[in-house]
This record gives sequence, structure tokens and C-alpha cells, in this order.
Amino acid sequence: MKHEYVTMKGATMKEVAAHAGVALSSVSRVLNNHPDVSEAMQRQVHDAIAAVGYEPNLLASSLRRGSTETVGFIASDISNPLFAEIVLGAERRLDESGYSMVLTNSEGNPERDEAMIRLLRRRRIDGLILSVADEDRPGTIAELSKLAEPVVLIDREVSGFHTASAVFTDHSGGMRAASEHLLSLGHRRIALISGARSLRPVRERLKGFEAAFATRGLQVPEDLLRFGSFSAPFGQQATAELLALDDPPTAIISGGNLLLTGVLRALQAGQRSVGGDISLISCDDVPLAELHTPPISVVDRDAVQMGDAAASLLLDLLAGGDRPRVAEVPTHLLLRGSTQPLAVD
Amino acid sequence: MKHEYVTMKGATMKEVAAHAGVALSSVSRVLNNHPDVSEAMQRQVHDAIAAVGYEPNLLASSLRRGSTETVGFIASDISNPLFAEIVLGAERRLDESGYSMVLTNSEGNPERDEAMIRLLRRRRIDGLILSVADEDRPGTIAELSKLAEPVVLIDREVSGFHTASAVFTDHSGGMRAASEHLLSLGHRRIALISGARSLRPVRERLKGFEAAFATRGLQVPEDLLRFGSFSAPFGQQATAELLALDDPPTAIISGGNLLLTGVLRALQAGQRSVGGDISLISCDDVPLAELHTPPISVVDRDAVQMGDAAASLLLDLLAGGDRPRVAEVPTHLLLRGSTQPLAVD
DNA sequence: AACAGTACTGGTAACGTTTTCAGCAGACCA
DNA sequence: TGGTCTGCTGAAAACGTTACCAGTACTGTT
Repeated sequence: MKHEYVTMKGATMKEVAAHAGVALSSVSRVLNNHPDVSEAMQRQVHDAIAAVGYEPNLLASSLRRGSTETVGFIASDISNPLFAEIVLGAERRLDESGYSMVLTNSEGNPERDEAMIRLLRRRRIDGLILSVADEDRPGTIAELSKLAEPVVLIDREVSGFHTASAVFTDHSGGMRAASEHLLSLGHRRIALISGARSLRPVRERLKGFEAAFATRGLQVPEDLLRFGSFSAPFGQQATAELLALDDPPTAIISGGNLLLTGVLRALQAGQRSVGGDISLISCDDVPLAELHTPPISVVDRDAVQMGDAAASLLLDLLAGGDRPRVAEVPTHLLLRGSTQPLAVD
Repeated sequence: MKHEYVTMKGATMKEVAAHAGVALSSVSRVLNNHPDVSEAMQRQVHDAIAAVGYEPNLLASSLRRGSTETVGFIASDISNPLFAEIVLGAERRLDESGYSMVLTNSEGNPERDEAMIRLLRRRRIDGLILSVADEDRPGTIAELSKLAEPVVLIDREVSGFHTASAVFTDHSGGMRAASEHLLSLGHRRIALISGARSLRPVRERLKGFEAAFATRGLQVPEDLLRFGSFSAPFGQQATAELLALDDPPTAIISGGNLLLTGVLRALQAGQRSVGGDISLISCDDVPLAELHTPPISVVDRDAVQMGDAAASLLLDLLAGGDRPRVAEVPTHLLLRGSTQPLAVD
């Protein structure tokens, strides 16, 4: 038997209509379950759809309809377990409202950020959730401004772009609590390691850190501040530097969950025992923090809730919400074995 | 000059053409840098584009062109750090060839898997990379079969669907090495905890496990096999059960990096010291494994390479490669402090 | 009986692109 | 001079939908 591999280039509505012996527009009505369509027509069309193996073309549909029912999500770092939860929370919420989500990651690269915004804009997404890699980059701001669709920022404030809603974390509150706790344990030489100062979470954490010192009338140990990037290698390098100081810190705050890995590597390399030689607090409760020996105290937050909040804000704008709004999710300090009173010699 | 800030509801090529005083088709030619277009025309059109603020509509373009230059990636679990690396590897490779990637996650839910395949198909993606949650689910197979575009499976073999390329991990080799190592340390009561048996990695790991026992003429301890899901809670529950046995294991193999978290929780709760009371090997080198006390031996593999391989296979098919191919990435055993000789009483 | 409304259907013009086809210069060759 | 060729451009037909506008056949009201 000779197979005629007609590739079946995918049947269209036109062929469905022909097969059912009805008009093209009737098929469309059935598919979009328009109110005014008879039982008979319903069956006829559905049978024809099954018969020819019709598959809707969302490109054509979106083009005509003028909306894609899709929102974009640009994650700055997929490998951060926190983002996975944010994405999850957002996706569930969007699903409920019939939107689907396309996820892209910028790998923390501002240029990719820019490219992704542009790409999604050209794809005509209906809305965008993102957490830009650099709040001040002109190119990013320009791309965002060209976007007519609603935007929700996650833990970012982009200078000169005030038409977006945003969901913030109370980083300063969390960091203040963490710092106060260390101070109350007697620590004074407390180091803070975090990402680039151009990011809101970093600025906020620093604020909280400074506030804790201020309320006690103490000087912030400026020489122990290290801002670079939210990466394990930076955490490792910064920690190694700090340990090598003449007057090294007695406690370290790791402002970012990926940093923690690096910090721990450096402490291990430097033969410092966590909790014993040096106290440690990190941000975001990842398995590593919980299962480390000793377990590591963290400033935690509900990432799923963040995603949910972001999606809700976006849906609000999509539904015609006129002015941007802001949501804030709280942080809470989880105390574990890594924070101990300062040993007095 | 008075700036007329008309909101410019997105200029189209038509308006560019009008502004430049040329034909629509000429604008198109310039944009797709067609060979036959004069210098003058180039400038004229580009000026007009800048003037009216034109932005290409990829929906229309894809519809007309018949291809989206986009491949889909369905991740079964975004929160698995391994997937992040696979995605990274794939995305980089695809980028080079001018394809972009849309990422979705199925949360390990077979129904979502199915829905995502259907959605992407309707979006007319040019190809698909995925790792289905359930290899035997008829619905998934049906959805995949309806897809005319090339598919690459990651660590999965779908029964009755042989038109896809695939990238496999040498799980059986890795697991065999791990098992042999434990046997050589004197362990005989070795437990294996892994995901659902309907997944290739689980089957392969079991094969390697069994092979190691077989070559020594030993019986596989059937009562110590636990297959359920790749999740922390399952790892915890299975481990707790194993510890409660009359003749508990002296070594545990965690066949999945998310399982490890649960296994460690259960061991902690059961007051067992890793390496001392019980030896432990996990799969995939995550920070938790490296930084645990003691560090945990793992069967590792290069996840970025997996993504790269998957993308390469897909690109091959997209370029007209007629028949599906298979790539295999190796595993290697990293020995650390969690595996110790069996203590003799 | 005339009219207005209701329930349904068909035809057709968009949506914003790309691609084919034909046309028009001028150049080159014989 | 006539001819084909080459470089460039414009017009128009797709791509697969949805939405609008009529039109038809009933139903109910006065």
C-alpha cells in the first residue's frame, strides 16, 4: 500500500465549515459559544471539527481579536528557588482568570531584560510581570515605556516609570529585625553582604540595617558592607575578604539566598564554625538553610503569595483598573542555631 | 514645534509606508532586508519607522509566514534547580540559531502537561522540548501525536510515540557505580528511594541498582525499595518508614535531588547521623549536598549540557533532519563524607 | 393584518503581515 | 535597433480568524 503522506497541513475553520455545510461565521460562533446558535448547528459543527481534526490557530485569533489573553513573566534568575514559587503563585492566579503565562528568563543580564521586553511587546502580550535586573538602565526604561500594556514590578522601582503596579517585600523591616537580634546578642562587628545597590531590596535591607544601629545610637560598621551581585561566587569572595580583615566581623548577614551558598563555602574554607566562631543570618528559607548544621536563621517571606499578589495587581489593571497600586508582603525572622551570643574572651 | 502626543495606538507598516511615501511591500522588504532594495529606500523607510514609532507585530508576521521561530519548553518542575540549568543550556543554544523559547511549567501535573502541549500547539510553536510527567498517560500521547512539529524529550520515553528525538542521562550507569561503591564499603541493606516507576530515570536507576547486586551474586533487598514521587515530602515519609523497619537500611540512595531534602529531614528527626549511623548518596549536585555536614556523595551530571543537547537535537529536526536521534549524557560519582564503611559491631 | 421583535444564519470586511506577480526603468550585448 | 537581463518598486492576494451587517423565518402583540 502506498502511503500518500499528505502532511495534513492542519485543517482550518474554512474546511470545517465546508465539511459541515455551514458558513464560516457559524463555525466561529460555535467555537466562541456565542449565545445565538442552535442545538443542531452546535452538533453539526462539532462533528465536522472532529471529522477534519481541526485545531484553532491562536495566532490568527489573537491578531483579529486584538488580544492574546497572555501575560509575560520575565524572571531575572530561574535558578533561584524563590522565583519558582513566585511564578507558581502568579500562574495559579492567572489561570483562574483564563490568562496563560509565558515565562522567560533574563539570567540577570540587563541586555537580555531589554531584549525580552521588546520581544514580548512584539508578541503583543496583554500584560507583563517582571523584576528588572537593573532599575536605572535607560534602555530598559525606554523599552518599558514603549509598552502600552499594564506592568507589575516585583521588588523593583524603576526611576521615571510610574505607571506600573508593584509588589514589594518589607525587606527593611526584616533586616532591621535581623540586625537588632544580632545587636541584642552583643554583636557589633556585623557584616552585610548583598547584591547591587541599584536594586530596591538591597537599598531597603541597608535601610533596615542602618535603622537598627541608629536606634541604639551605634555607628554602622561601614567597612563591613559588601554590595556586588546576588550570586554564590560574589558571596564567597566577599566573605573571604571580610574574614581576612584585621578586625573581622563576628556576624554576617547574607542578603540573598544564592549568596548564602558562597558565604558558607568561604566560611568552610576559612575553618570558621557557624554559630560558634561567627553568627549568620540569611534571607529566604531555602532547604540549605534549614538543613545546614547548625540550621541557619533567616528572614523569610511567602514567595507564593508574592506571585499571587503580582498577578492580582495585573488582573486589576487588565480589568480596567486605572491607576497603579502597590502591595507589600511581610517578612518574619526565623531564629535557628546559626545566631549565638557574642563570645567574650 | 508642537509635539502632538497622540498615544499612537501602535503604528503599522501601512502608516510607515504612508509616511515614507512608498508601498507597503517596500517597507516589508526593508524590514526583512531583502537583497533588492536601494540605499535611498532603506533610509527613507528607516526614518519613517523612527518617526511614527513603528513596532512589528509578530502575530501577523507569524501567521503569514507560517512559522513562529519559537520553540516551547515544558518543564515538569520549575523549582527543581536542575531544570533551571537545562533551560539555560537549551536557551543559549536556541538563541544562537535565532529561535526564542517560551517556557511553561506543568508542576508535575499530567493534566497540565496535556493542557500545555495543546496550548503551545495552538500557538503554532515550531518545536517542543519537554519532559512529560507521566510517560504512559494516553491523553498526553494523543496530544503529542497531534503535533506535527518536531519534539525532543528529556529523560523520557513515551510509549507509542517514536517520532521524537531524546536526550537521556546514563542513570543506570551512575546508579550502578553508586551501588557498587556502597557494596564495596560492606553495606548490604541499601535502600533506594525514587519517583514513580513510570518514569525512565527511575526505571534506569533501578536497573543499575539491581545490576550492582547481580554482579556480586547478591539478592536485591526488595523491602527497601520505595517508589513514589520526586518530592521532599515523599522522601521524608519513605525514609521515616525505612528507619522504622525491624531491619533498617545501613545506607540510603536518594534518587532525585528534591527527595534529598525530605530524606535529610527524616534522618534528622530520627536522630541518625549521616555517614556515621547511615550512609547516603543522592542524585545531582545541589548546594545542599555540597555544604551539608558531612558533605553528601552524589551521582552528578551536567545539566546545562543536557539542555544544550536537547536544543541541538531539536534544531537538527527543525533544519530538516528526517529521523529522530538520541543523545546520552554521562554521570559521574562524586564521593564525599556521607558514605562510610559499614561499622561492624 | 400589519408590525415589531426574536432566534438564527450567511457574507464579507477587517486584523498586520509576507509573498507573488507584473511593471518600469536603464544597462548591456549583439 | 531590438532584445534580454538586472535592479528596483507597487499592487494585490493570501494567512486564519472575528465582528459587523443584513437577511430570513418564525413568534407574539395589537
